[in-house]
Amino acid sequence: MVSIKDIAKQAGVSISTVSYALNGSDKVTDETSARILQIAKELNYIPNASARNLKKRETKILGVFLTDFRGDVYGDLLHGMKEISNALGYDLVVCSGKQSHKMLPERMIDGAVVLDQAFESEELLQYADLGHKIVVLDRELDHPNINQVLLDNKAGATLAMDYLMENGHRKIHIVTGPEGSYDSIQRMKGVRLTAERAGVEIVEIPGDFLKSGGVQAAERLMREYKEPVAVFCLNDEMAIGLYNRLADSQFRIGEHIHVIGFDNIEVSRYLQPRLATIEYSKQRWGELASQQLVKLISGEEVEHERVYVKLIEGHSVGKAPA
Amino acid sequence: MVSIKDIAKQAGVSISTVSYALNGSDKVTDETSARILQIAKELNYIPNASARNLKKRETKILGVFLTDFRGDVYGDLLHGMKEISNALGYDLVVCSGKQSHKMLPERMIDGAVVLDQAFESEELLQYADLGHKIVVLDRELDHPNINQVLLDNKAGATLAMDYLMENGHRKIHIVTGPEGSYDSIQRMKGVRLTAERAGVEIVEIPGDFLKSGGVQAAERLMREYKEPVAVFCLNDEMAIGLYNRLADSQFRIGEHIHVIGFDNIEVSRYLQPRLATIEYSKQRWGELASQQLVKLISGEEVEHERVYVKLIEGHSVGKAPA
DNA sequence: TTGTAGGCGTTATCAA
DNA sequence: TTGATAACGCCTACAA
Repeated sequence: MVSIKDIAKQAGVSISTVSYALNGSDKVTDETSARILQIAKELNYIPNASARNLKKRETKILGVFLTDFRGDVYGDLLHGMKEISNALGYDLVVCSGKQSHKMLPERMIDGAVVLDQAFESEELLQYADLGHKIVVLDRELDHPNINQVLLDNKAGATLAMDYLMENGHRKIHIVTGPEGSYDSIQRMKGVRLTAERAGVEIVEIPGDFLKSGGVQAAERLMREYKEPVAVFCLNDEMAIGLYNRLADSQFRIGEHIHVIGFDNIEVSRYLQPRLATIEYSKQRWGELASQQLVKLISGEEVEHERVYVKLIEGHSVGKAPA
Repeated sequence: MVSIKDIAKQAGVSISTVSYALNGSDKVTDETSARILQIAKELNYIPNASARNLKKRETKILGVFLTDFRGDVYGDLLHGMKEISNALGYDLVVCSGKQSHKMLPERMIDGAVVLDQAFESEELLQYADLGHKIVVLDRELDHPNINQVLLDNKAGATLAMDYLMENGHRKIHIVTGPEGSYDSIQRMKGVRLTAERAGVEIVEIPGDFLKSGGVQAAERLMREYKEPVAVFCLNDEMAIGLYNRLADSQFRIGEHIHVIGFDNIEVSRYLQPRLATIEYSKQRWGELASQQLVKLISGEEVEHERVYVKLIEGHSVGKAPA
C-alpha cells in the first residue's frame, strides 16, 4: 500500500508538504504541488479513509437504517436521500439489521436516518446523548440531536375515511399495522377522530403491514359477510394481500368489498380494480431527511418536518348500496 | 469521546491491558478483565471503528453497488446478500453512484459486489490489481481478484423463445436493453441462437430496460400492426410499459399482442393478463454473491457461479392464429 | 499477567 | 514555502 510517506520519499519532500499538496492547500508552490501530484498519480496513490476519518473525526458518510431491504416504499425514498446527500457533499450507505447499528456510535458514519421500528428509541436516545445526529422517520423523539421528518398520517387517514364516507359507507373495517408501529398508531388516531365526528362505526381487524395481514382480513370478511363492507387497510401491502385472497372467491372488490389503502406503492396502480389509496412523495421524504440530517450535523437549529399526503381515487371503492 | 486510554487511567492499568481485556484475550486475569469491562461500561466506552480499521487493515464490511435504488429487482437480492454476509461475520452496506466507488480503494469496505453498468470494468480491474476483492453480477471479467455470479441469461432467453414458438409464433419482436448492457447482450445471444435453429424471424426493437422503452415499442407495434404479433421484452419493466401504453387502445395483450418478459418482478403477477416471464431466485443470487465475495477475501480459490432460470407461464401469451 | 513502545496513514501545529 | 513532530485511537510484539 502506497502512502503519503512513499510519495514524500520519492519527491524528496516531507510528508506534510505532500499532505498539503494533496489537499490543494496554497501553502505550497504550484511547482512542487504539481510534482507531488504527478508522483502520486504514478504511484497509484489512494488515500486511506480510516486514517483520514480517524484524524478528522468525520467520514462525510450518511447512513440510513431500514428494517428490511424488501419493501416497496424504499426505492424513491433512498433515491431522494442519495441525491440530496451527494449534493451536500455526503455519501450515502444503506444498512439493515441490528448488527449495523454500531456504525453510528463507532463513527463510521456522520449521522443516521432511521426508518426501522426495530431500532429502539432507547438506543437512539443514548446515541443522541453521545452527540450523534439522527433523523427519525418512524417515531417522535424529543432530543436536540434528533430531528423528525414524519408523514402526515392523521391527515391521510382522514382523507381515506372521508372518501369512504362520501361513497356512502357508514361502517368501516380498519386493518391495522403491527403493534407498536408508529404509522399504524397515528393513522388509527386519524381514523377514530374522523369516525367519531361523523358518527360512523369502525371495526378493527389486527394486521401486520404485510400481505399476510390482508389475507387474514379477507378471510374474516368473507366469513362474516352479510352485506357490502368498506375496508381501510392501513397500508397498500395488506390491501394487496386482501386482493390476492379474494381473487378466486365470488367477492368482487369495489362491489362487495370496498377497499382503500395507504402508501400508493407501485403495484397498487396495476391492481384490478385500481386501488384507492393515500399518496405522498417518497422521494421528497428522502430529500427532506437528508437535508435535515446535514443541517443537524453542521450544527444548525432545525424544526421538525412534515410530509404531506393526498388521496388517490380508485374503483376499489364504489358507492354503498342505498 | 472516551477511549481505552480513559479506561486505563480509571482502572489504573495500561492501555494494552485494556485492549486485551476488551478483545477477550486470556492474557489478562479474569479479575482485572472484569474490572476493566465494568469501567468500560460505566464510561459508556465505544470503540472507534476508524482506529480499529486503520490498525487491522480490515473493516468487516461488504459493499454492494447498484445503479439506482429504484428498481424492483433489488429487494430480495439485497436481502439474500445481507443474510449471508451477517452469517459470515460481515456487515453489508448498499451504495449507489460514482461518488461511492472510492469506498473500495480507500478501504472503507473489505470487498464489493457490483451490479451497476456505470461502474466501469476498467476501474474495477484497476482496483482488483490493487488487491481489492470484487464480485460482479453484470459482466464477465477475468481476474484472480474478481469472481462472477451471473444469471443464465442465454438459457432464459431460450426458454422464452421456445414458449412463444410452442404457441405457434413464427415472427418474434425483441425489445432489447440499453446499449452495452451485459444482460441484454447475453439474452440476445440466446434469442438469435434459438431463432436460427428454429428458422424463426426476429425483429429487434431497441429498448432501455425502462418502462419508457416498452411504451415506445408498443407505439411502434400499433403503428405497424397488420396481424397478431409476438414480443419478447428483454425485461419485465419494459413489458409493463408496453401494457401501460396498450391499456387504452383497442389492442388486447394475449390476443393481438403476445408478450413475454424476463425477471419476474413483483408487479408482473398483478398485470392483467398475468405476464409470462423468466424467473430466477433473486435472493439466491444475492446469497451466492456474498458467499463468493467472502471466500475471495479469505483467499480461497473460487469458481464462477451461475444462477439458473425457469419459465413462468402467463396469459400474456396465447396461441398464434393458425 | 501486565506494561512499554512502535506503528497503522493522516492531518495540523509550530518552527525553521 | 517547507519540515519536524505530535496527535487521532487502537493493536500487538516484546520486555518486564
